[in-house]
Amino acid sequence: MGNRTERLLAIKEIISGNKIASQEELLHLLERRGLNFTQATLSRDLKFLKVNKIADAQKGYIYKLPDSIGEQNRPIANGAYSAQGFLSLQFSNKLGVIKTLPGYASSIASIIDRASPFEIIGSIAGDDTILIIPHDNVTEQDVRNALVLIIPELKEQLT
Amino acid sequence: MGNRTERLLAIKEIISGNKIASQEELLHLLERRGLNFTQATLSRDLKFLKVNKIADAQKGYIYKLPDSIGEQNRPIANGAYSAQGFLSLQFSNKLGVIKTLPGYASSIASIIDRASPFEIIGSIAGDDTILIIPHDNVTEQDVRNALVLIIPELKEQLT
DNA sequence: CCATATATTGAATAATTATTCAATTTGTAT
DNA sequence: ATACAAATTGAATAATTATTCAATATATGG
Repeated sequence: MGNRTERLLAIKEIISGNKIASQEELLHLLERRGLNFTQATLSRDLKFLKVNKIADAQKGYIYKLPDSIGEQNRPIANGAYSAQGFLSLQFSNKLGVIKTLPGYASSIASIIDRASPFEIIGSIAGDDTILIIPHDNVTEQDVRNALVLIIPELKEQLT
Repeated sequence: MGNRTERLLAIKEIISGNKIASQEELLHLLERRGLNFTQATLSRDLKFLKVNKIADAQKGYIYKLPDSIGEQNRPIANGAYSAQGFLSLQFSNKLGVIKTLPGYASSIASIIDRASPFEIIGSIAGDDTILIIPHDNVTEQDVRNALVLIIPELKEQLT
């Protein structure tokens, strides 16, 4: 292994910033970064990352990262899935630590579990603290980026 | 023409209620309704309807109607795109009439314009009234269904 | 360290989807 | 009504994406 992780991160990054209409197109962009592999692998990666294909006025169809739980559920009526109670995110020895208001940890952890970005292997929640266990070879910043999609509140936090 | 509209409505209905993984599958379901045409046409229809293909745990990828403006934007922070001010929807001679709070008509009309479901050709907004001009061969209920996706408030209105 | 199970990947190919081209129908303007 | 333009569609085919199969690499347990 070792290379797959880098590839998956690069795919996420490229897709989030560009309008990609085909796997071949994406394959070329990845080659430019020194990542060489075949379309078969890319097809599998896209499915693994749950990447969607959405209609686009200019390019017909383009790839798009899946909506985070936060985006999907925040606005809907009852607000059952909002990440309310979030306080902070810090890192210690590659592990993430989220602090929440008392009692909120497990609900936020379950949101993270549901989104299950590949950067995060899993999480353990107490009453007001969540331990985030990242995937190997994933940086602190990678984890932060993945979490921002799930917990919009993080965007405003500079820590 | 005459048949295309019926086909497009059937496609929307089937996709919204079932997990469809391929055009061939959809084609068969449409045949059962007495709608006969080819995959080429279906491919064009799906693009026309801006149907997306999203990752699904069970079936790999499935077709999905585009998110409405309402769903997309309601929950995000500032709420700039919510259909606030909506009051009622009625019909008169195939034309829809939306009543809003004073001053809200144009903002709601612009939300409808952006979503631009094919059932609606266009809309004209005054200060507190919006005129909805439906596509030919589209029923009142069709228009209502399309609008529910855009203006969730409609769901609660029995009119 | 060795043996075995699991994962990852490419090449080839199968399956699916989009497009081209021609034909036909529908709409518009005299 | 007639002529011309625009839209709709199917058949064939091109383009794209997913999967199969085999090979290789990686992890796990003794």
